[in-house]
Amino acid sequence: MDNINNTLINISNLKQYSVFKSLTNSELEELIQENNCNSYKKGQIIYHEGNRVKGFYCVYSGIIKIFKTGIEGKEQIIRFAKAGDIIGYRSVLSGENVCTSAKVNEDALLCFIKSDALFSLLRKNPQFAIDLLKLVSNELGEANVFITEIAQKSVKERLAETIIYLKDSFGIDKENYLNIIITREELANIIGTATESVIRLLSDFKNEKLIEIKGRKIKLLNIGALQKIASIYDRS
Amino acid sequence: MDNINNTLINISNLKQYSVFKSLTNSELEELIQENNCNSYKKGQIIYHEGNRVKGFYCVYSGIIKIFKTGIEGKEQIIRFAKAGDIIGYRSVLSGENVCTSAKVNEDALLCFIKSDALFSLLRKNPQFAIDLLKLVSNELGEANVFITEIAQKSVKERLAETIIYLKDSFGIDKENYLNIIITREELANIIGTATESVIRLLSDFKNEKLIEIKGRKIKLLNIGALQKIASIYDRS
DNA sequence: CGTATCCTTGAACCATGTCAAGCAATGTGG
DNA sequence: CCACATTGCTTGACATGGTTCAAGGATACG
Repeated sequence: MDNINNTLINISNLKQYSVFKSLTNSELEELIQENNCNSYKKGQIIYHEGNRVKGFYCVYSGIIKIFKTGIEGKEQIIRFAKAGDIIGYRSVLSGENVCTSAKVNEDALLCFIKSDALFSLLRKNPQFAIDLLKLVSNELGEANVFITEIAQKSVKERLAETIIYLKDSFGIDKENYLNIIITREELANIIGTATESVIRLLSDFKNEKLIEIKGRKIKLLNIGALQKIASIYDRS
Repeated sequence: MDNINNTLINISNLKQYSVFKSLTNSELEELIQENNCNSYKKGQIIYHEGNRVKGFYCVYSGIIKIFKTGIEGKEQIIRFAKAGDIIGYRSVLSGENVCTSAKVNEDALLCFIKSDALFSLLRKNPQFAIDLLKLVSNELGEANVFITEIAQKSVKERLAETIIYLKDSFGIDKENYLNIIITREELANIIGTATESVIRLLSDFKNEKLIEIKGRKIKLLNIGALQKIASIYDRS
């Protein structure tokens, strides 16, 4: 147990998440040292596209936005990471400079994992290597779905889909509000459209009684209809 | 050495490619058995989206198109695989049904690799697991670039980029013709646009003396200008 | 050598982007 | 805690890139 900014952190909690589940406590402690865990405030940059990195991070709590910087600095959000997710590991594995940036979206506790520690564990524990392969493969599968949808669906369909994705990733509270605060511009940067288009479509959804909006909080009124608009097909 | 349809196949040739480079000859032979290698004709389906699979393939020769079936059956091409590439491995690793289809674009020799053989080798040879992690991570990085470009660039920019991508993947002959035959519709299905748009833009490029077209063969006249249109940024 | 597939072009339409301008909310520093 | 600055939100008007439909011609392949 360690105490960072009045927040308790217990590294073995991370074992509940899949990629670390085959590790013994001592392997996990070898990988993640408590003094490598730090708190980060909203808006902070964790790493920046193009940087060379010496390791990656595991999210203990909070939400991190992962994005690429595209044409004329426009950000393209690739995904949001939450507790149990690892970020920046792709570049460590591929040996390239980091190809995305990571920014804190909601105050977070992150644990740093050195490349050396990762590779030494991969050599010692083949099941961990297989679990990690599975994680990367899943992410690649999702990226392929994303490519297809951004290429073929309309902005309206993608917005509905994104709302469903946010619900599935972060859940909703008792009042059906999404458990993530996100600006209109960020929604646009997931979908690949203009902020104004998102605003217009959100207010269409509001008029159609699919959602309700209170500032930056989105309340889901008709999830079935949103799914239908998104025309999410079975990914089994 | 084996002889399939008058074509010599030598499995140890595959060792020149990165993902198999750390394997001994006996490990490679354990993974890929000669009698599991077969020839496939243009148009044949290797595997179909949604199928459950018992292994994956290594491309010995030829070109394979990997695509997802999206809205109303429209295909979204994810990538083309060529000699030395492996296909279908993502689903084997993630344990899901296969999330893409694979179709022969140019007559091919493929070697089948059973899931069991893969996992047993992963457990025995950690360096191979690391090499495979690197391969998947690279592909994920490319997918992220693809997402950003399809979301942010115009159809014209993406067409120029795709032509450059095809050049980099398959090369050009002495006359500067691309070493891959591809229909207008397939180009559209990479880019995520309509066939008619590709046709119009190709003839723009022709008028601007950037390319020349002879049926389905594309001759590159001004690679620099194409790269500039694609506004490919440095991915170092 | 005929049939299926692919290519091309024109015309009309519309979904989405862009620009501009004002308002609202949020955050910061004195 | 207020005032100011910054950032985010909204709406309207307009421009346009790209899609769709239709119809005819060209090409490839068994």
